[in-house]
Amino acid sequence: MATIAKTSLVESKKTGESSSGMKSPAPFLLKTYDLLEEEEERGKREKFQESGGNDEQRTISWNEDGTGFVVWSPAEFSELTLPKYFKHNNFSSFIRQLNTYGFKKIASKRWEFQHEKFRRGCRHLLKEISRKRSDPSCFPQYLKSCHHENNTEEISNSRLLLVEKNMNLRKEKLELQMQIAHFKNLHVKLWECISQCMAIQQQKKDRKLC
Amino acid sequence: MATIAKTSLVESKKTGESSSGMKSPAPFLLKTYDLLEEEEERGKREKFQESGGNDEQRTISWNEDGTGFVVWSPAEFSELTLPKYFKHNNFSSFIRQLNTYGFKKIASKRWEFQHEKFRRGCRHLLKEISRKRSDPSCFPQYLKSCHHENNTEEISNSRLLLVEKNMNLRKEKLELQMQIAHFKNLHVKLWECISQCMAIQQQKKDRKLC
DNA sequence: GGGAATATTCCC
DNA sequence: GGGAATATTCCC
Repeated sequence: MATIAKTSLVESKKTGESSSGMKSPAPFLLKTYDLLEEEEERGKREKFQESGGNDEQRTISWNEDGTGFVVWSPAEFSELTLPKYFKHNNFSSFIRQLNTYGFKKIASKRWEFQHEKFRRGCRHLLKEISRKRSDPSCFPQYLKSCHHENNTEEISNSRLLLVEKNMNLRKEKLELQMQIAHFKNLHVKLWECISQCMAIQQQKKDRKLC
Repeated sequence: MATIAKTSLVESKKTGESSSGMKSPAPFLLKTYDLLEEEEERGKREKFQESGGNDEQRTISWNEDGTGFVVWSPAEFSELTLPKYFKHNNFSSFIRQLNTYGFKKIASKRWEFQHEKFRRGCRHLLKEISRKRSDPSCFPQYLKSCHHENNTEEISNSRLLLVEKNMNLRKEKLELQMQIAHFKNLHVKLWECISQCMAIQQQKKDRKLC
């Protein structure tokens, strides 16, 4: 059984600036991000030292364009890398966390994962990533059983259900509105771009006419 | 920082006989029980070997009548014993678990804990101990505000209101989604436009060069 | 002590 | 993939 060692990284959890209003990213995300940077760094060092060795024995790395990452060797990754950053050495637990935070597996034949807000060079984006709430229309298990106990409770339960769905819809609405704002912004820029193009062409025409 | 090593004990989790109808005790209880037995055993061995040493350097042991246990040295216990059985070396996390399972601290001046069903020689009793449920009469925090209604009419009225709001939100969401689809469409066209502009300008340049 | 967020495990 | 139980951490 592998040795599980805590590194000083575990402490980095508390570095989120609590004085300012900044929320800090989830420990899992920070660790995974740092892990990628550090493993890549380590890879380079080793390649440099034993130049001539096969440099394709990477364990984990960002993908080409830095929009995701690939675990090249789950076995090695689990045995050696995971316990340096987490309290376990199970690949499946790592995957479970990725799913919890909304990462997607984007290749069928290799362990490549992606999340919109998780990309090379964008450590600051991590705080935008949040855990998926387990379906809010569901109640704690111990409430499920008391659905037919008596009328009042049943009503109040279904009412709670409504309230929750309501909240969820509000949230979704907000997100959509934000998306739209983003689009509008982009639009303005695209129009600027187009009008510039037009202006240039117009200038050229004018010049010809002179 | 201490080294956290998994022992084979971690595996004992799965030994609960699943074929018969027996439920197995929570891992925390089994580990704590085994830990007590094994540390006591270890203490005896060491006392035997270096006879003459002070035998009072126990770290943890059952109390006199075996109805509870005492952590004699929290520091040593945390640093050396905990990581052999758990994925951490924090005394406070251990205490948190004890509280979760309903143990009581029964002495003011030492770390002595007790639970009715946790006693020396009664490993079989462990399965009677269960986690304290966080008060089931409490709802998720975001639901707490809507707890105070009395008569049925009032309830059904507010319920209708909710249903209505809900419907409205759904509608709004749909509209937003349509807007977004529209934007995406426009985007594609704007890009086409831009690339055409670019192409034209390129053509003109090419012509000049000829 | 215990509520609540996050992590890890187990299981479908 | 994800629900749910348990473990660990953080905070009051």
